[in-house]
Amino acid sequence: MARKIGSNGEKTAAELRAAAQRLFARHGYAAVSMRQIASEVGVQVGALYLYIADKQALLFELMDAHMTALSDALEAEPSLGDDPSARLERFVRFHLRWHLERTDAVFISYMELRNLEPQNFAKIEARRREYEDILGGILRDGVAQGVFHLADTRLGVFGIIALLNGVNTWFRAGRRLSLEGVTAIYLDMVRAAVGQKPAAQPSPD
Amino acid sequence: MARKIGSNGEKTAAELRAAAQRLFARHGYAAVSMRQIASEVGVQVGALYLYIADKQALLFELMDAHMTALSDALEAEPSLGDDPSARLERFVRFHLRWHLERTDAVFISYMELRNLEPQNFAKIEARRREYEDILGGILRDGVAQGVFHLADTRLGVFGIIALLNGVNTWFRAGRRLSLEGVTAIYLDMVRAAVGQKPAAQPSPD
DNA sequence: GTCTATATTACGATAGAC
DNA sequence: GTCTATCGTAATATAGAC
Repeated sequence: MARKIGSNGEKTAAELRAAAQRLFARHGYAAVSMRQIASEVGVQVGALYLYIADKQALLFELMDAHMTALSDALEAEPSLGDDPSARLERFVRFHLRWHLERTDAVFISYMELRNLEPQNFAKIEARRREYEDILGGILRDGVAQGVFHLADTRLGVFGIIALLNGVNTWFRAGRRLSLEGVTAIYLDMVRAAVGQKPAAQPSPD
Repeated sequence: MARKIGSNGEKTAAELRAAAQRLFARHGYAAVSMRQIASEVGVQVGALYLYIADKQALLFELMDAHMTALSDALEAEPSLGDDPSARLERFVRFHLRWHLERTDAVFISYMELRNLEPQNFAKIEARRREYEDILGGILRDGVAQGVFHLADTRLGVFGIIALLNGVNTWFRAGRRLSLEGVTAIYLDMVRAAVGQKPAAQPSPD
């Protein structure tokens, strides 16, 4: 399509979201001004409002896109049949890889919940519960089949999610541990925490 | 000492910190104005500056007081000798109880780190590392004595702290689970995660 | 599509009266 | 010890020129 020279609509829209994500993650939503974002994008502040209704909508769009992409990505993972151990391993591997590749979006999704207006907050929370309930299903099946030993699967979900998300607070690529190394260690901790017998786990890869 | 009627210095100072802690936890440091705090305290904004140098100092004082109280409280716990299992149990029980009784201060101490100026940030981080290294010592001793089986004690510390801190995101007193009920379940998960043999643990209380 | 300019409101912090 | 009033700055968002 013909576009005016110097007109950069789609590019500006993308850069706006990228800059906002970076700045919100670094300094926090409330501490970042629209002027700062505009400066990062390389336009004046007025130009931003061609692409967003207001600052709140910008935050919500970022978080909503993140949660949607998360659910979509998990659904796109190949299924591993009925074996709870295999499904748990798949979940842990997916969760760690996916979250460690998106540190800014993940950080925002956990830190900025309180800056969402009530309706927006409810939508994001619903998406998160959906995602976490997939893990819940794995744990419940595992307990029912006797391969996991867990006093409370609901707390098991909370515990595992918290354990895994904690990695984002300290992991930096290129240090002592690779993603694979971290994943192996955390897999051991998760399997142990759900009371999976070491004998029941498949040969390590 | 004689104090002018209507003069409320110490009370105002305490209420200022209490209000700031409550509001910072609810809405975030950057989103809370000094005017809001003053309104909660029941004074005009100018009066606040009798008790704090500026807003940043107020945040730092809250976080510093929190971390100092945390270290002091852990040190005041009775020692349990050399047995790593007993020390781990003591740590978990202390950490959960202490953190669940101070949800606002805990929330601030994890969420507002990025709003600290560099010097203040360094001080708070040093205090946190000190505290977490106490758990590190327990894990290292346990591994050395063969009662824990953990591939990486440093990641063990990160994992356990994240697991335990996650409780603050969902626990509410007076619901289905009591503090004691939660603690028992989390103790099981922690013991399992560090690879402690169930046979090695003392009789349940 | 972006700019400049601006309306409106709010911020942190201080000065001086009481 | 607290109040009122204010300084100087910056916020979000919009209007209209180009």
